[in-house]
Order: sequence, then C-alpha cells, then structure tokens
Amino acid sequence: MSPRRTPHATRRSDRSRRAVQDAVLTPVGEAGYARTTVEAVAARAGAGRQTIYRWWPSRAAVLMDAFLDRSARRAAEADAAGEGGRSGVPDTGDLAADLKAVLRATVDELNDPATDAPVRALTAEGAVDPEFGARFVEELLEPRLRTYVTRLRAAQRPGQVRADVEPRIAVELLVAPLTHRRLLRTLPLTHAYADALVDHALRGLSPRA
Amino acid sequence: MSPRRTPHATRRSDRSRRAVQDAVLTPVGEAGYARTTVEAVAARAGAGRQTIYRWWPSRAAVLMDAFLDRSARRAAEADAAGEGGRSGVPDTGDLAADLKAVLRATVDELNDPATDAPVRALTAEGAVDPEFGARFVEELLEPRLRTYVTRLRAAQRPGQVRADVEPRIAVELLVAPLTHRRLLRTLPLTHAYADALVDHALRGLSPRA
Amino acid sequence: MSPRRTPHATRRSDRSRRAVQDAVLTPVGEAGYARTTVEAVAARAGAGRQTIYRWWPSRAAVLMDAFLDRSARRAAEADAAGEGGRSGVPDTGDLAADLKAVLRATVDELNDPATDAPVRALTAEGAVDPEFGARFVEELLEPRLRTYVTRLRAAQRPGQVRADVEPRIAVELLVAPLTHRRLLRTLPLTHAYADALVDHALRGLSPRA
Amino acid sequence: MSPRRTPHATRRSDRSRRAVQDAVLTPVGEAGYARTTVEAVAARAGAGRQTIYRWWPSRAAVLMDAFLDRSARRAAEADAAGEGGRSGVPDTGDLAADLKAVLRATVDELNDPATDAPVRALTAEGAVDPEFGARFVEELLEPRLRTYVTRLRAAQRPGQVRADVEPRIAVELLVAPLTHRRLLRTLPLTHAYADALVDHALRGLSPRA
DNA sequence: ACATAATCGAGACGGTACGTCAGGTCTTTTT
DNA sequence: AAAAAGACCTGACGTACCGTCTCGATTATGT
Repeated sequence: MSPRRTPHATRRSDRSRRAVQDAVLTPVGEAGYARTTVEAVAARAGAGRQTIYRWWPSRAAVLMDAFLDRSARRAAEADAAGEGGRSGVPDTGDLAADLKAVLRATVDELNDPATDAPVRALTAEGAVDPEFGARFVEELLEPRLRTYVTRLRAAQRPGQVRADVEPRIAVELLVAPLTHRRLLRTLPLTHAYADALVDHALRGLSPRA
Repeated sequence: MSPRRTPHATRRSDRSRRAVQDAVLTPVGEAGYARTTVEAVAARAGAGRQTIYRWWPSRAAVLMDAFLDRSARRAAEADAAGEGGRSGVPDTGDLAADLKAVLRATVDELNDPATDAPVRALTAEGAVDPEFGARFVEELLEPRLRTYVTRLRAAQRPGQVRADVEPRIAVELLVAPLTHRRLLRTLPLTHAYADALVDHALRGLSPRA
Repeated sequence: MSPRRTPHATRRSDRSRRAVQDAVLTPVGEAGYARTTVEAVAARAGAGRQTIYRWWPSRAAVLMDAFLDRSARRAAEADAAGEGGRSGVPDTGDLAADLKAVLRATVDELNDPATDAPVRALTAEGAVDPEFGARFVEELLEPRLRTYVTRLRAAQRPGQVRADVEPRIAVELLVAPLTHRRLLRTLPLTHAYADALVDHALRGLSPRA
Repeated sequence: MSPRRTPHATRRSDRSRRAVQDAVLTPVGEAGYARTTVEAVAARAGAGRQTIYRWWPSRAAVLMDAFLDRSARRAAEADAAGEGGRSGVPDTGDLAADLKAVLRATVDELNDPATDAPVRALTAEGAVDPEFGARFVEELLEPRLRTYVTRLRAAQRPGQVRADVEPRIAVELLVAPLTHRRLLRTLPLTHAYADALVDHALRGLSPRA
C-alpha cells in the first residue's frame, strides 16, 4: 500500500467537502477553468486554501470530484423520477428511437454551459495529464459507454444489429462524433444531428445490395 | 486604422523565427505543454523573450505556428515523394481501401509522440480558449476533413455511397472515433481499428434487408 | 467580571506542564526560537497543541515560563548549596571583589548556550512586543538589578561608594555593558572584561584630583 | 568568491530601490515590524514582490538597508549643516560637555518612534540571527562607537582621562546603559539621565582618595 | 557607404497564482 | 473536565511564470 497521501478521512468535515465542491462548479461554468483560482474557490466555499490542498492533489481533481458527485446525484434523481428503470439507454424494442432519445438528451446536456464548461476543462486537463485523464475516462466516460454496449448487445440477439458488429466500435461511431463537434466546436450540436448520426450509423454508407 | 499589431515583417529575423519554432516542439513533446515555459523556449532558441512576444500573441500561438509549419513542410515532402498527387484521400476506385489507407496513415502519425504531444496540447488549449480553438480547427482540421468530403462526394456519383448520405456526417463517423480514442486514451490506435471503423461505417449496423 | 482566561488550574496536569516547559528550551537552544514551532514543542512534549494554548497565551509565554521556572530552580539549588545566604550580590566587605564575583558568574552563565539562546529569544521578543517585554523585565531583570542596588546602598553607608551616586545608574553602568556585548555580539565576554568593568566604574574615567 | 546571489546591479532600477526603502520605514514605525509584511511594502512602493526578493535576502535586510541609507543621508545632511565638522563626538575641550551633548542627541533620536521602531526590529532580528546581527553591528554600531573612542583618546593626551583607562570599555560604560534602557524599556530616556551617566562614568563610584 | 531605425538577446519590472508553513481555534474521542 | 490528536480558517511566505518595459549591441535597409 502506498503511504496515505491524504489524512484520516474519518475526521474530514463533510461541510467543507460539499462547500468546496459546490464552489468550484459555478465559476468554472461562468468564467472558465483557467480563470478559476484555488483561492477563489476556497473563498466562495468559506474554506481555507489549505483545506483544499489537504484533500485534493490539484485544482483539476477538485473539479473532477465535484463533477462526478453532481453527475452521480443527477443520475440518482433521474432513476428515482423514472419508472424504476436504471439510468442507461432505454430499451423499447425500437433501437433507432432509443439511441436517438439518448443522444438527443446528451446533446441537450452538452449544450448547457453548466455541463459543457466542466467537461471541457476536465477533458483538456486529461488530454495533457495521462493519469488524470485515466481517472476521467474510468469514472465518467466508460460507465456511460458500457450502457450503449449493453443496449447494442441486446439488439444483436433478435438480429436488429448484425452479429458481426463489434459493439464497442459501434458505440464509438455514435458517440465520438458528438464529442468531436462539441470539443472542437466545428458545428452546432442539434437534435437533427443526433438523429442523422443514428441513421447513418445504422444504415451505413454503402448502398444496400 | 488599428495600430499595427505586429511590426514590419520585412525586418523579421528568419533565423530566430525558425529557432523559436524548432525550440517549442521538442519540450512540448517531452515535458508536455504545461511545463514548457516561454522563458525555456526563448533560452533554447537563443532568443530573447520579447522576440517571441513581438511576433506571437501567446505561447499557444507559437506552438500552433510551429506545428502548422511542420505539417505543411511534411505534406509538401509527401506530395513530392508521391506520384505527383495532391495530399488528400487517394482515389483508386476502391473506396474502402482508400479510406483504410488514409486512416492507417493517420493512426501511425498519431502514434508518434512527436505528433501526438503537440496535437494534444493544441486541442486542450483550443478546448478551453474558443478563439484559439477556432484557429486550430480552421487551419488544421477542416482542410483535412474537406479531403474526405471530396472523396466521398466522388464516391456518390458512381453510387458507391448512397445519395442520401451526408458526406460531412459520414466523415465524422470515420474520423471522430480516432480522435476520441487518441485524446481520451481509452483504447490503443491500431491499423485493425482503422479497418474496422471503415467496415462498420460503410456497411452500417443494421442487417441488410 | 472577565470570563476566566484559563480553566480550573486545579485540574491541570502537572505532567504535561513540565513536559511542555522541558520541551521548549532544548529546540530554542539548538535551532533558535524562530524555528521552534508550537507543533514541534507539543510533539516533543507528547502533548496536544490545544493543551499549550489552554494554559499559555502565546509561544513566547511558554518559553518565558519555562525559563523563569528553570532560573528559580537553579537559584534555589545555588542557595541550598551556598552557605545559607540568599542568592544575590554577596557582601564580604570588599565591594570590588563582590561585584567581580557576581559579574564573572554572570559571564559564565551567559556564555552557556543553554542560557544564552533563551535569553536572546526572550529579549528579542520583548524588544518587539512591549507587553511581553514588560513581563520579562519585571520577572527576570528587575529582581536581579535590585540585588545590585541593595549591595551598592550597603556600600554607601560606610562610604565605600560616594553618597551622591545614584545606585540605579551605577547598576546600569556595571550590567548594561554585559548585555550590550552579549546581545550584539560585539566582543567576547570574559572574566577579564567583568573585572575591567568593575574597575573602570568604581574609579571613573577622570583622573583623581 | 561566492556565486553572485543577486543579479547584475547595473540593470537595477533605482526608482524601485528607493521606493522600497521608503516604503518599509513608515509601516515599521507605525505598526511595528511584525505587522509589516513584504506584500504591504511592495504594494506601498508600487513594486512587485519579486523585485524585493530579487535584491534582498529577507524582510529584515530590506529594513536594514533602508535604515542604513537613511542614517547615512541624515549624517551627510548634519555634516553639511554643521560648520564643516565631521559627524562624531565634538571636541570643545570640555569632555563632559561634549559627551553630554552627544548622548542627549542620541536620547532625542531614540525617543523618536521613527528611529526607535526600526532599531528595535533590527536589534531583535540581529539577536536571533548572528549573521544579520554582525552586519548591523559592523555597519551601524561600530562606526558610531569609534567616534567615542577617538574622542576619549584625544582626552587622554592632555590627561583629562586617565591613561590606564581602556577607551573601548569607557565607551561601553557610556553607551550601553542607553541601549539597555531603551531596548528593555526599564525606565524613560531623558537628558537628565544622559547627564547623570556621563557624571557617574567620569567621576566613578568610589570616593576620591 | 553609411546613417538610422527597427530588431535582437538579455533581463529587470509589476503582477497573479501557486503550493507550503505555522499560528491559533474548534471538534472529536479517550482517559 | 482535561487530555491527545488533528482538521479547520487565516494569512504570510517565497517561488514560478506571465507579459511588458527598458537597455546596449546588432543588423538590415534606403538613401
């Protein structure tokens, strides 16, 4: 075991933990990550700077924790609100419709600066810091991708998706273009775009034989 | 008239321009962009710091220029070496083969740290700074994407690609997953992956009717 | 009534009081006062930091108490060892010899780092913090000076010291130069120096008429 | 030679050097040394903090330089104002009067907080940091003491001071009590006290034979 | 060819944020 | 109730870079 980097979690003040997490998301959404200083986060949280450095190794780690926490909370709420279904890609039997529903929801989410700014910052940080990126991928991205894989596997059994399709690659076909447009700001993210992605991916580019 | 942002370009020392561009790519590749200070670049280039700030608006801009320059030089070399064709997606008549060739080449390029590190840094910077990102997209990404669009349009005429396919979306289907894997380091980039992407995109996920 | 600053002294743990006092003098002597943190003293004493702040108002106060305690203990020992006389300037009838004896003893004491370092720290603190300095003077310095005054007064009765001499000023003539040399480290403190001080002060600078 | 701690003095901005020196004395005099932060000095001087750290090794060093500079400037002014005499102990032929004049002037100087506070801080710092104290003594104290030694030597030739008097010790008899009273704040510094010191020191404590 | 003016390397400058350290207070658990 | 332990807020520290601003010492025209 590595020597404990952080002190006893037992004594940790839950009040300040929450306050800091709340305090980091707003300024990142408003002024951007680069302009969000540790000092400012601490001040807004009514916390000391040292309290932040005691529990998080870096500014980016604070943001990640805060974002993960919020995501988890929102997922829990969504599950509670829904008719008991687990958060993930729905399965109504109509694959195209299900994928479009999820991708449209993702489009809406990403068009909200409160989500876009943190994700953008976390992705940028992860692009440059491999260790950080790994955590981002493991904890945020992969769980999400797995829900697509599950849905696609389910669609393969009745033959709605060809058996020789690799679900992982199929997922990337659907999801990567969204990330691409959003992160690089090439073109706007719309529901129409989400639909078009699904249609193109399902039917393929080649003419039917 | 706005006061000239940059001084007489005529007087510019080509020696220092090249020296600075050379001096920025290495440390970015080795230590990462964040740890590459302007001071370090200036020292390595045997230049004064002011010389950098005189000609470039920011550290990121230096990197972008250096990278664009190198890309342009390499493209020129490639064209010279090739059978006279313009750099872009080749057109042998076999669309799948052509796409696989280009994507495989891209995979090789991106697996080279000398390319990966700068692109990573530029993407990260662009993700956070919209203006910078715009330049990155315009000057580096879009020209490349246009070559795919051209090739796909060419394939639509003989009916190798369905007429109702939107080339732009098709391109993203092919290219975005590469960026996704590379930037987020989810899974390794291989030739097999490039081939699989082309196959899945062309044939689609749904079974042939 | 003012709210009790300190808690019930009855409950106070004598073990920790002594442990803290012991724990402060060593590091001050070795590393200097500035580098002696409250945390370090507490750790060395096996005490909690709050235990220190509960009983002393500041770091300097701990040092002062510790030093006063040790001084008192040493004086008691000296008195016990001596021929029953109270600690102070002896009175053998020979004023010059008595003064030299005391000043030589003081020189020896001050040349011991175990005394020098704390006194130095306390003086420095007192120089900057008037309230603290006042306590230092009252509790440590003045009692000592009074013993000289007493001895000088005794010498005035038989005419060994002129009647128009102000004892207080005479004391300062004898004692201040020692403090001066020690604190400012201008020249070494020696027995010869102590003797010379006494001789010069008694006989004066002017020639005898 | 030690590797240059400080950068090329040639390029040093005289403006900021003076500004910093001016900016440190006022708050030290008003709020005390402990409450005078580097940041505050920098702000008051309109300088960056790094500019201070570039040229001075510590906060105390800034204060010392500032104080030395001011002392030198004042001495120069005094010499210019006087009838051509060098700053030092005057020599009218009447030793007692000359000494009283100088000591009275010293008393006045030390009763001015603008002098007292910095000297107090410098002495305290020097008491704890030997290297610092050495500089303080060499550059400020010893030159002053030498002027007394000179005057006393001059008084020895005509026999106004006994030949067997050691001037250095005589000086300390006169000067140390002032420092003692001032630094330890035992009793107020007055002209009467200065006079009494001179009288006692010259005539001695013992009765004239 | 030469004056002259802009660029160059160098590096100090005013700043901003960093991450650390210690002070003194508050809280939790143990004695 | 006081103790040990240790997290908390505060605030100063000294450092690292930023981007700007001088400074002589080179260039490179443009007369």
